[in-house]
Amino acid sequence: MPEMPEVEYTVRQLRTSLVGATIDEAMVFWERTIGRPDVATFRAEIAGRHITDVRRRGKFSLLDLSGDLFVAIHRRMTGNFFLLPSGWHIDTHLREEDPVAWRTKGPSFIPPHESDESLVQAASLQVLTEPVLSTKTAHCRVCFNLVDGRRLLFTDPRKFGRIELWSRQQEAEAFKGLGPEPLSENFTVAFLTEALAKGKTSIKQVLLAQDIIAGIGNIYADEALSYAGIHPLRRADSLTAAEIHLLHEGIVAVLTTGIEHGGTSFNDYRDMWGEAGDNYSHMRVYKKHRQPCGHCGTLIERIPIAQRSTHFCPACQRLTGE
DNA sequence: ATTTAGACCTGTCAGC
DNA sequence: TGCTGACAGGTCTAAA
Repeated sequence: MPEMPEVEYTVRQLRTSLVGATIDEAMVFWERTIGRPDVATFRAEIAGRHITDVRRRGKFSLLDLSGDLFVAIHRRMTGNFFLLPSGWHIDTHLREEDPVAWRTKGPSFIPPHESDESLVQAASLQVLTEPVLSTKTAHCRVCFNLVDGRRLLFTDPRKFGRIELWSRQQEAEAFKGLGPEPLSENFTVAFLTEALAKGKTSIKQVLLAQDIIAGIGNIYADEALSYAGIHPLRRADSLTAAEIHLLHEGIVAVLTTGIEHGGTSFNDYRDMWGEAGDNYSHMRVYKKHRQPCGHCGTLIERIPIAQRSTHFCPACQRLTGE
């Protein structure tokens, strides 16, 4: 679900709120979410650590911890962070009452009592009425309790997300499968030209390959190709120099505007406060099949490429001829 | 050596 | 209104 812009936007929010905080403990409600090392070691190692920075690499969110460790979180399709103010209580009674429902739903969170002074803090943080909050805290798989009483929730309905613990010495190993950051100075037209020259497959598949460029997913691949007027089925090594130049420009443009608009939300993506991003209103083709192209009026098409839905304008993005 | 279908999971929405 | 099936921001791996 989240691609680079969604991850980057949330990471920036988390950085302003979490740097300097101390983790008391992690509560794990779905064990497979912890991908490395085992759950017991993970919990033992992070307890008591300070969060020294929050960063991003590709689609990974990184929590740097004291003691030269870092937590790498991949949100996959439906993973989200939610920062719960202090004073809220965690309710796990479902674990005993209905173990089957517990496995999918996880714990629920209940507001502080009116006598609790931390209610004042919670109230100052907008929108935290119980019915609204219950949707934002649903499907909690891992809950990081901070020493100051706040909780960082990792919610993930589909359970595809993964959380790993690494030492800083292992950082190269942790990200060995990732290509350059598309918004860094390493991502040049020359680099893209060289990478595409090796691509025997469709340009759409190459854009999705994290070992070539890190962070582009299904939305921004379609949007970048639309920007450049390139058909998604074009062989990567067939693009002209002019097309590569436009594509490079398109990748940078759609990712940058995606971040500026707080990311793209359909069903699942939410920021740290559980709010949707509004980038969808700025998009050209993604999920707009059977709607007219904003440029020429031709109906946008949707076709599968490598089992991913792919959206494009058949008039603006031609496969053959000029 | 590459492609591709299947697996991992749950929720939502279009269409009959 | 109710059921069924298609589909979902991702990535790994077994099978072809």
